[in-house]
Amino acid sequence: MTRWAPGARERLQAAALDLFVEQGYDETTVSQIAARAGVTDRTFFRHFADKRESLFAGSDRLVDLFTGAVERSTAHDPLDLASEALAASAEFFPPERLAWSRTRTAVVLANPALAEREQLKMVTIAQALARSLRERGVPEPAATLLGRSTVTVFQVAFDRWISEGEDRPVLDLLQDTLSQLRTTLAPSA
Amino acid sequence: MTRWAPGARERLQAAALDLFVEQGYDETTVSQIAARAGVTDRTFFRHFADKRESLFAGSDRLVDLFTGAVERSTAHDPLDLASEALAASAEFFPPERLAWSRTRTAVVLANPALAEREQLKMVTIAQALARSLRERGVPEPAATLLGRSTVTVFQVAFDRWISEGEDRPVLDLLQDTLSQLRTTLAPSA
DNA sequence: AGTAGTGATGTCAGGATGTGACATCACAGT
DNA sequence: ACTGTGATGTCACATCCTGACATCACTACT
Repeated sequence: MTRWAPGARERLQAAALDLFVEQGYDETTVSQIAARAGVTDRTFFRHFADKRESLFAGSDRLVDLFTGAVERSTAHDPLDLASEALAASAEFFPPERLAWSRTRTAVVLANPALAEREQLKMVTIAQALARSLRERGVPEPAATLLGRSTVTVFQVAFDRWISEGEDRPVLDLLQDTLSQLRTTLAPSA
Repeated sequence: MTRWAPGARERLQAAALDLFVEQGYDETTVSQIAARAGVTDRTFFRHFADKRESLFAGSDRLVDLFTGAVERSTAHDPLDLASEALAASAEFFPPERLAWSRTRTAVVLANPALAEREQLKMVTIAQALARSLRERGVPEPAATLLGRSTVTVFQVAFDRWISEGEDRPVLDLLQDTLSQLRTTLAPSA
């Protein structure tokens, strides 16, 4: 007899996203998710701290992409460090994940509770990035400002990436958005 | 006989902050807050959508300060609009609220659930600001980038304001932080 | 083979959050 | 006096999330 079906975590994530799309986040219960994944409620909460978290697992790797790039970089200019971090993050969003990213984003935006968690994740990335920048010698408050700005660029570029009628790869959009931000804030008349 | 003690909302807010400080956010229940304010649990939820919200009521006014300044401004340069919005927000933080701001921030930072809500409020401000900027003729993606950047400046300046050993008024810190951001992102070699 | 872990899962009980439906009660306007 | 109206109370209830403990297949060591 088999012990238990492996990959419960992945099944739970898939079931959660499916159900959120089908009937909305508020309308789906943890029991439904667990049932569809073939496990009990208690097991759900062993894999995810709360109902929302099933949509956010894996974001640790995104943090590592950002911070890892900064730590490994040989650049010294803070802006170059930020630029490399952005470039590294593009790896998280290959073209074949575009459709999945779109539906996931739609679900998140449709529910304030999920949007809330998403923002916390982004702030976590900004803080981790600021920390890495400080370790590379960037002083405060520049490190914090640059960390947050980098995340801002990332978010705007991501929104552009998943928008209809846009077909440039993430990397292009990240670079273009950073450039736009610099222009917007550039000293001029 | 008196109908009911007026100001239930304010009493609830005060009771909530007090209890969060005394015993922590997770450790205080809605029942305790309601009891201290002299109302029932149900009444608490009529005033606030959830337990966290008791710490965030009033942030609507902050949004209005930001957006109102942009809408009333006679400036045309996007950066000037952002700068005026920041200046207007200072009104929300008079010197006499410094102590209160410190304890409230300490409570919020000590609990992820509260930090989450705080971030959502900030994003809401960024979006409202971007909208106002668009209405003043700022094109995308500049409007969104500037809206978010303005909030970033606000948050960093606020952190500096409540930090120990800092005694400059908010207005100075806002201007200085904006200047720092522009320098950090400025094109150079 | 036997035995003692180990790790993922199940079972059960229960507190806390948040909501819907309806009742009450003082006050205001007519 | 009659009729709202608005803030509050009462009750019932689904759902979320947690602690404590049991189970069961598999692994490693003897």
